[in-house]
Amino acid sequence: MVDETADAAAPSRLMNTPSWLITQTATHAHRMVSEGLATAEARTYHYRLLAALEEFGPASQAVLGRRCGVDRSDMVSMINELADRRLLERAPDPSDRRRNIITITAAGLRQLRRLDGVLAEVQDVLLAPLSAEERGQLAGLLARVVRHHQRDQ
Amino acid sequence: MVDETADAAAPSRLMNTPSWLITQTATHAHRMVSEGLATAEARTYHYRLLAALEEFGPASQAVLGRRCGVDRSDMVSMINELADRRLLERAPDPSDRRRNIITITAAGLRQLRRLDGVLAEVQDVLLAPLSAEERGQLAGLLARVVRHHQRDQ
DNA sequence: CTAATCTCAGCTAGACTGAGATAG
DNA sequence: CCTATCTCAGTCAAGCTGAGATTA
Repeated sequence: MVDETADAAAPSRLMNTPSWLITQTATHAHRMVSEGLATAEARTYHYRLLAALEEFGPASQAVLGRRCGVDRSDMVSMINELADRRLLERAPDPSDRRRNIITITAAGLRQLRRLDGVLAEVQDVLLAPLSAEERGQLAGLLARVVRHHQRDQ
Repeated sequence: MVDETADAAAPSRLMNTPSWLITQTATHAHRMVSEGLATAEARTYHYRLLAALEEFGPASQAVLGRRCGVDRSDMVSMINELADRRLLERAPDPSDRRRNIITITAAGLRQLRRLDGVLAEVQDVLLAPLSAEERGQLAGLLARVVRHHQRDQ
């Protein structure tokens, strides 16, 4: 007996597995965010870095990477991209010559505000079926999970 | 003023953005699931396919792919892998010769049960900071988001 | 003629590893 | 000697796209 119906009812085993729900939602979220940021010639890593620089001020690449979950290796190319477009500056740290100090520029701040707007819209489309209260609940629960796993690296 | 502290406090812009919390959680989840399944020589796609076959019975590759969000293109290689290990069988559909009918084997069912156990453990580690009630809340909210975006493909 | 299915080849962003050079 | 930082080269699974062959 072959089921010929073409519609996509996901197996209940999956719909009842939190990790699947999370990665599935993340797939949608990631696609929407990427497309949104692309309209502003930006990628997901760019927003993370600009946000960290705006909030905490200049930092080394290593610290920056730890703060927003970007690998040391990927930091190099991301900083290259952003520095080429004058959204941030990379300067050697005189007090520790292994390090570069990364600083956001005025153009970088403007870009950050622009991306804020883009992302706000994306959240709205992504979480359309949820009320404001439910969105808060979801964010709260996820934040606890994220914080928990940040501890053990 | 360069912040020298090496600890990873994520920018509040990120911690308040649902899409970031979701993709971040998904990164952890995906890593844990992959490592867990690897101990049973399986990958994430394998579980999806076996689960769909067990629940809905034999199906074509196209239907199977739609049910568990696997691309038609990736279906081919995944089915190859699982068929090589006799966890499922691929047979031409006599009533529509474009199609293959995929059927789970007894060994496939055994593997599925094994993976169930692995995944249950992973959920527990992933959601460690949440109570049973909160886990249910989280799953419920995510399920609604997933279902909403399944509609528009 | 159009549409669906399976297959193949190849792309991409994101997450990650290993190794080297330099400096603390 | 050991560790941290930055850089480069390259791997990997996952999610895609495009195109061809076959069949409905």
